[in-house]
Amino acid sequence: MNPAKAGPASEKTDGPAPEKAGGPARPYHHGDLRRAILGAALDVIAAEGPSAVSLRDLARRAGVSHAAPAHHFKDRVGLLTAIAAEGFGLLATALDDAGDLRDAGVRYVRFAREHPAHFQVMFAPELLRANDLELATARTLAGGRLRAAVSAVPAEGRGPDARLAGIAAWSLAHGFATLLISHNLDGQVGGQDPDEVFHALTGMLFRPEQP
Amino acid sequence: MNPAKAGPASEKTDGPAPEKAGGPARPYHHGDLRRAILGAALDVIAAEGPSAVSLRDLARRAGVSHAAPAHHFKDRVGLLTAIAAEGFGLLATALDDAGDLRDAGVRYVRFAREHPAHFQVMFAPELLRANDLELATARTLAGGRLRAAVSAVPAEGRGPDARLAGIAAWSLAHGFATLLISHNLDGQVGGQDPDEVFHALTGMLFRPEQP
DNA sequence: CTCCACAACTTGACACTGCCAAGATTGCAC
DNA sequence: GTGCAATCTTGGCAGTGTCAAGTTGTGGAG
Repeated sequence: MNPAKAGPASEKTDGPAPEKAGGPARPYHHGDLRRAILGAALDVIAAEGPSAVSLRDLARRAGVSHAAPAHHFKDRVGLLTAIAAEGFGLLATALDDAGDLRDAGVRYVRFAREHPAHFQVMFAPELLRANDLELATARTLAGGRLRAAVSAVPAEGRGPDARLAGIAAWSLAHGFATLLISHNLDGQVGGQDPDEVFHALTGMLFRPEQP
Repeated sequence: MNPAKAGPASEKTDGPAPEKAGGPARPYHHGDLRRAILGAALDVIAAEGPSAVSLRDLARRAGVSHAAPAHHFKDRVGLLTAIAAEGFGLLATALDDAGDLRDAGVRYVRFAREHPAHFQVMFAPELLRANDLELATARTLAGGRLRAAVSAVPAEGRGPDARLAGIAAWSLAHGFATLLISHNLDGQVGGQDPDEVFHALTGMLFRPEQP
């Protein structure tokens, strides 16, 4: 993305990492290159956003040749799609044993905070292969967990329209999470625990009566 | 961004657009290249996201040489920063004569829907020059409008903590807007008017008593 | 009216990128 | 062991951002 990132003379050229002198020669087979590439990509995305990921850079970090990642992910979109699918899977398990809707919301926000790279990619459809099967199933799974949490709220608490209540809850959690990880609330939240702040926020939704 | 976008043989090479045969020769000075580049960039972002903007592609669309945009925006980050600054300016004027907080929220969402490209870039800090002056002032202006709308709500309606109420309102509007323009609510909202849906959503926040 | 400084734009180059095709190496089933 | 498929490497092409140096047009001072 940024050709002159490291100044006029870049540190490394292409090719598999030269290996520090004397070190054991890197084996031909990496062992778990797929995981290594994913991990490196998540680091980059968390630090500089999805547009900063470069397959060649990830290959360098993993110490393999520039075309090796393609064998596991096909192309850049394939890599990001795999990350999104993994993210929806992680989100689904995070919501797995949520108590009530409030708890699910807190978990949603915590997920975004603990997996900001996944979160960013999951909701950036223009970066993903829309018709990917793994992605679709993982997304459906997570969506089901969310819907279950909403429908568990008694009708007198959330109003007559369950669909509207779901949109409201999702919007609040998603908006808070998004603003949080994009550092747009740094001034407002300060040093407070984001979980507690969001917990307080949820107290303003679905209030049938005053104390 | 995508080298093989148009298949093996790309339609145009570099250089200023060849000009259809017989047409008047393009003048050396474009006239309003800055605006032309901005417009083309907004089109691309709305259609394919910020990571799809290419300075060279924008230059081709405007019919100028590949380095012409740099004279107006310095670099890619400069272009996106200009878009974000313009966006915050537009948002500020959109919120200018908002009635109450509810109205401000509806305007916020409408802004996102009418200027999706601006909106995406405004809240993607890793794409922007953080210390840009124009951006900072425009953002401050828009932020002030938002804060004013929140503080106009009477205390018995929003609870004791105005700061929390502001975060809640912003999160709800921002989350709804974000999910909307990323087409994550296409299934839920259906053909309904998003303005009305969001208006209904706001009815679930800050309810001191039941009817 | 002339001339000149400056702004707008062009040309050329370099390092980087994704992706494709073809070859090399390795582990594993049989 | 042998063959095969998965994994990884090498090489190359077209596209990209950005820098440096040149060219063209414009507006204002004299």
